[in-house]
Amino acid sequence: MLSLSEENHLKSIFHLSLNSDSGVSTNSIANNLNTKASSVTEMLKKLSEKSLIVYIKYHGAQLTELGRKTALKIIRKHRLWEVFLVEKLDFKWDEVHEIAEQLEHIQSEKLTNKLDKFLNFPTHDPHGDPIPNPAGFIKITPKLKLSDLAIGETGKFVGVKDSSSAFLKYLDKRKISLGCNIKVLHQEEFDQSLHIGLDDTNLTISVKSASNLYITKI
Amino acid sequence: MLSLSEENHLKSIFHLSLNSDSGVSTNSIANNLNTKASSVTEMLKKLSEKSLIVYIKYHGAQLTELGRKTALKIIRKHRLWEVFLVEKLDFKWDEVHEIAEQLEHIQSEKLTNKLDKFLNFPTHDPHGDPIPNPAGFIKITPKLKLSDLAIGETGKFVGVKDSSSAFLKYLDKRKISLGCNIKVLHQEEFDQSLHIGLDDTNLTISVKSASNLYITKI
DNA sequence: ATAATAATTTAGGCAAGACTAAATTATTTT
DNA sequence: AAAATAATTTAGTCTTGCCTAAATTATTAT
Repeated sequence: MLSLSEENHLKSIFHLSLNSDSGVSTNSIANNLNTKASSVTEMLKKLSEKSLIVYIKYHGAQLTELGRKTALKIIRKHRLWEVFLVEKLDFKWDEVHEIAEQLEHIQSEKLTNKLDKFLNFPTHDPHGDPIPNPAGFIKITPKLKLSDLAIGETGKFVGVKDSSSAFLKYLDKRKISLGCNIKVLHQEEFDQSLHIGLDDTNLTISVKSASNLYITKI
Repeated sequence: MLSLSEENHLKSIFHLSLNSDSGVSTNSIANNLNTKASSVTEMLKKLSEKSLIVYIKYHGAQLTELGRKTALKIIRKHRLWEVFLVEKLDFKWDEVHEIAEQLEHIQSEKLTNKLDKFLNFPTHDPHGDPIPNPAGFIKITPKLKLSDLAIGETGKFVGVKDSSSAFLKYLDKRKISLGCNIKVLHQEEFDQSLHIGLDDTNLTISVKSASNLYITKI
């Protein structure tokens, strides 16, 4: 049985290791969890003791298979609860993260699986992130960003990279919602901003925004 | 913002003070929370500091109005989640307590109120206990036990006193479920056990069981 | 009313998880 | 390659919440 803090560190290591192949650095974890490097060091020792990570002094941490499964089970709960909050309780997609951060630590496999069933076995959370199966398995698919498309190409909006409340509200305001088709019409020379076409409207978005939108080519 | 332990102590004091008019003793709290008297003493000082209880050394604790409201808001969450677990996720009424013990500490008024709405504003949890309103208000009604009925009288089963899993399963096995009518047919001389009539069957239950069943006279 | 017993509090410790500051190791710059 | 800088770890402290054992206060029995 893991403590709240242990679970949060595992999760953090999982998320950070998606962006880097080698070990996850102490500092990046500290930064991610709003804590200090020295606190992280102690936790890494502890997680290493429990065979959840491989930790080499001064060279960061990597999840073991056990650690990875454990992290993904927590992430599974997080994402299922997010679906619940949006689908059943009518929360907006920018409101659910913090609540799910609490709910993900509730211990009861039976609960998680019954929730899964109640929600009709969703495959993705409200931000387009895939939901791991009960065993903590997930299929990681390489992600294409809107900014990777060439002019004239069309993509289907399937997820966000940065799911901060601010960005989600930005999308809401522009009626860009999960599943919609986006065509890249034109790119400005001077700031690389993109003119895109939605179902019925055209609009301009910054490169930064475009690289926060995951899409699949159509 | 209260800690987990503070919330649990408050809840415990609330529940224990239902059975006694004067202050709740340190020992009874320790016993209730599976902890030691000395630990409780420290917590009582802390809760007193926060104006949640009135604590007089060697004479136990009593909730202040603030403490009472705070306790009832936690209990509201507990009972709403129990309804959710039973009504939506198909848990049995003897399985929900421990999970609700975790869920009751999730912090988000918005969540609680949306859950309430989703459940259609239930008035009672699966064990017949009333659900406080969002402000932490509850109408305490004096409870009648089945064992208080005279021979020949009929009561409607509206709640359980001890909602231990064992007792709830006992009731399930005998098809005694919330809302059913129970008529007291006869009382044995030698052990005070009661012969009772349900919708279509008759059976015998011990005094102990009978005094665990809350009823309203019909 | 006093003695015995029970309940409660105090004192002193311990583990978890966080922190700061100092020491150590890695990395980058020149 | 050495010096400067950055990252990380270690050492030592603090708070919370728990514990045991000893001291104190209440209660009960004689």
